[in-house]
Amino acid sequence: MLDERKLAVLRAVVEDFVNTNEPVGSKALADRHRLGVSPATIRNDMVALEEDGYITQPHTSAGRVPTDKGYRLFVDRLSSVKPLSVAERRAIESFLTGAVDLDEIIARTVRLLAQLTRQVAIVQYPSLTRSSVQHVELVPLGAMRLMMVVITNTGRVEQRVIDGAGEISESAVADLRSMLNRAIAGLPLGDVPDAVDDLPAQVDPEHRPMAVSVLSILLESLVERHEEKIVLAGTANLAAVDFAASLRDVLEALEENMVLIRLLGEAKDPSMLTVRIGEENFHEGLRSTSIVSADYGVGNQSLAKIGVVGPTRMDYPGTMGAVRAVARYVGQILAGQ
Amino acid sequence: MLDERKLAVLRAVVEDFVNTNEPVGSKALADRHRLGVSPATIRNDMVALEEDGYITQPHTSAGRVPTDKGYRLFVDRLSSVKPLSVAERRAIESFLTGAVDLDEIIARTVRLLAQLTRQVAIVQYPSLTRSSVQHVELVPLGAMRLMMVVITNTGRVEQRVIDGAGEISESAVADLRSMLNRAIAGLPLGDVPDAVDDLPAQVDPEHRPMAVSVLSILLESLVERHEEKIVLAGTANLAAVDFAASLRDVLEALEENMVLIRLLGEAKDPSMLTVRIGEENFHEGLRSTSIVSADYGVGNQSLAKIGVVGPTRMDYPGTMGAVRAVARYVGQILAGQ
DNA sequence: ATTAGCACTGAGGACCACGGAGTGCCAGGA
DNA sequence: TCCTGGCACTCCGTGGTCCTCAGTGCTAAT
Repeated sequence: MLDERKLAVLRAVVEDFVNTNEPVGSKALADRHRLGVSPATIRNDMVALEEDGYITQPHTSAGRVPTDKGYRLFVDRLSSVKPLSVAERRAIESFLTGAVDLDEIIARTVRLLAQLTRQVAIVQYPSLTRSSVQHVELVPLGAMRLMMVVITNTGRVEQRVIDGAGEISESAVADLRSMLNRAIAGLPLGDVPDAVDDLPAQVDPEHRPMAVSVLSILLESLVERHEEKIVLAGTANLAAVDFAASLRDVLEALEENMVLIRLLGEAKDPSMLTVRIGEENFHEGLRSTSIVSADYGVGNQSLAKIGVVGPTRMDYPGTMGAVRAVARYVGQILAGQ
Repeated sequence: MLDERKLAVLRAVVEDFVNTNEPVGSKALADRHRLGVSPATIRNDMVALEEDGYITQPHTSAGRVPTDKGYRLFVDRLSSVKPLSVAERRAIESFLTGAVDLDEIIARTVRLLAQLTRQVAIVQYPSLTRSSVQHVELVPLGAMRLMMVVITNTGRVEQRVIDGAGEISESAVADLRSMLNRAIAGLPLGDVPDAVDDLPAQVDPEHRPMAVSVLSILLESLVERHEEKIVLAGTANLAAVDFAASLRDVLEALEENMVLIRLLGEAKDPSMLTVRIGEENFHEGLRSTSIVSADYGVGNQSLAKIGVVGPTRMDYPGTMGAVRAVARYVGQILAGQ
């Protein structure tokens, strides 16, 4: 059905269209790619490809344009991830080294990825749910207030103010602090609820109300509300593209963090590159965009995702190469921290 | 030179142009505003206004459009800040209450402001330089590592990892922690350097290296590097406008935090609304935008700025009203925290 | 199975005519 | 002196027509 040459034609159509942003005709293909056949033959192949839904014509007397299905085949079988150039690798290193804390690592990463791909980059903060507790700190802020700071092994810090937890003595706080740390330091966040379950019982009854408030806030901030933070960069790169949907819709979708989180989260194959093309994206405003995403993490534990959003008409091999490379570097940097 | 009626004409031109986004002619003005004179008279006034540079014609047979100078006069003398409607005030309250920590307050504020003005909103985090130390926490992370967490009275938390500070004993850390807090808790950040100057001398010589590293990182993160954080929302609203400069340039400018910080920082009159119109903005990409900004803070101490970026053709009274109202509310919320 | 030749199609650009909004100016009137 | 009605003029935007041209599908020959 789809012999070798038809696939070659499809590949050529995708590549040319990505380069020129104009429907590509049979003659142009015959000229620029060494397919060894005449335009007429290519035309016949194109008819077959069109019947199978891989390419389409904007209008009768125009060249062909890949469909989402065509891009999908291209990504799956006709292309391979393009490794970065030496210059690009060097740029990554010089860009990422010297970051001083997690915020800065993430901020630099997202800008870097946007610059490399000339598209919109998305970086997710290391997930709380998959990391473990490094240390819990309790700080009295006044007579009735307490600040809780939780530090995770991925460098992330969550802080919350606890209000009206009864009156607070320095020593009671210190007791609770050391008890808490003994109970949960080193544990994955998922195991925290079980581990603190019987803690109030061990506390001096006088201070039990405080302990209870602290624990409930702790659980709430770590487990129930596992809000995942996301950072964007490179939205200016969208202005250069013209979308089927309006640019406004795309920008709106990008501002809805929950949408992005879901999108990144849907990557099927963990620790691999995922590409979602056009209509494959459930979100209305992103129907004319593609999303290339990857996991990053330390070792083989995945912490979060990074990704790139661009027009379906994008340089998939190059973008995939950049995303993969940046994901690896971030993993390394985080491991070294 | 500019009598009462000419000013009224200018006001009408600005208002109509803002509404319709089309050059406004003498007849339309005579119809829609009760100026009490004929189109011919209005035309004569327009000629005068044009000679003085307040309005201009895109081409000979078109209506008039305000110039930057025209908007400036409008803002300074012809309009007053429009207070918010009851519904809007209620929206603000329900939007901002229930925020659980500083990050969330800021995030909600910026979205709120973007929604109210239908433009791009900018909110700056409370400045570190103007707040004071609430508490310093030191947490050993391992044999050779230490995490420092500084909590300010504005709810902001800075954390840094200190690496290779010599070997660390629990008790030495505790000593240093309490010494540090005694020395600087409650101090404005600006006074911290002086206050810690002689601290190393008081430390047991064995642990002096650790103390020195901690202090240098402390100073670096609080004073020297007073990087100010900024959050944006509502960029999708830009897509609806058509700029003289390309949309891309505007988006690029908005991504450069340093530019925004400088822009907000340049407000002349502290604790008042500032409006910068078109060419008044030094940045290339923002020549066709206007920026309305205000200070917010607790009491009469200004902590940081919020603002809105939109086309020069914007509803100044409404935008100014929204910015001022939101600034006040954020101040209140922060004070209550 | 491939190719050359050919008639056909539809988009986009150039050209033109025209209607209309808006102007500037002038002369007459309060 | 200031305002107003009238009028000629300018120029943009629109819609129609024509033409070009890239690219197609089909057919007959290799």
